[in-house]
Amino acid sequence: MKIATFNINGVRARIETLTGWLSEAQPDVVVLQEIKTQDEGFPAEPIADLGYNIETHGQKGFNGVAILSRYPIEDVMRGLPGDDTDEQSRYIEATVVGDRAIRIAGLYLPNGNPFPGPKFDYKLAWMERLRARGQALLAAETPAVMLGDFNVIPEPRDAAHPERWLDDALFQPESRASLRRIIHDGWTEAVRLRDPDATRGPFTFWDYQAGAWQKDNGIRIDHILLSPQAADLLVDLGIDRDERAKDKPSDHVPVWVTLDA
DNA sequence: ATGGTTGTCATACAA
Repeated sequence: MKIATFNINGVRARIETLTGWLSEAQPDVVVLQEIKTQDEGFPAEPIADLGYNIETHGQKGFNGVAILSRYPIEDVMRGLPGDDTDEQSRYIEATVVGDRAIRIAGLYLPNGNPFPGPKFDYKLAWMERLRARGQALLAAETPAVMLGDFNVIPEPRDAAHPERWLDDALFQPESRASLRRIIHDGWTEAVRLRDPDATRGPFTFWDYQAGAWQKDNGIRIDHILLSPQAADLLVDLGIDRDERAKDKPSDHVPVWVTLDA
């Protein structure tokens, strides 16, 4: 089962970017972030035509997440638990049933800029809620995958120019420590397994501005966390870096794992 | 210090 995350940066504006990648990469399950549409505006037909079931958690104008799956989607949960007043659509969780059932948590973690300020406070509070939800998923002792745009640069080597991010919410010590706490509860960070000793990169995001892609001025902020039972099924992983060079790209590229499931 | 880009919605805001 190939499971991917893709911050599409507007699914209506980039539907052909998405369907082109789906046709080429053939993922079984995809979590999308920044669909930037309400549920009723989601361009379901061209995606369903490629064989995907669709569950969305949309929002007008900003944010919005979705799950696409070639397998049946069951027990959908919309919104991150822990704050009834939170109206931002940044979390969707569901079970996909292939050879085995896998719990999928698709997330769009708050950016948190400008730092400091209320948006950064919201980011840290959201991360504490995510940690609690992650602990519940781990306690189930079943295969679970928590993946998406985490908006956190884990380490200096995850940025081409880490010194430029020192004042940014994505690279604050508090953000990084919070992500470490989540992972240390028992998750396996999949992408870093490929080259554990890399001194720079790989990256998953390149800003549209100032020729960041051409200069390979990227950061790694899209992550895939595996529960122990999911990590035991890990077969392969990758970053579809080439998508960033195509027409009308998102500023993020897809990141994926293959599980024996 | 500023401008550099993009999507959405309506002229800024979020990223």
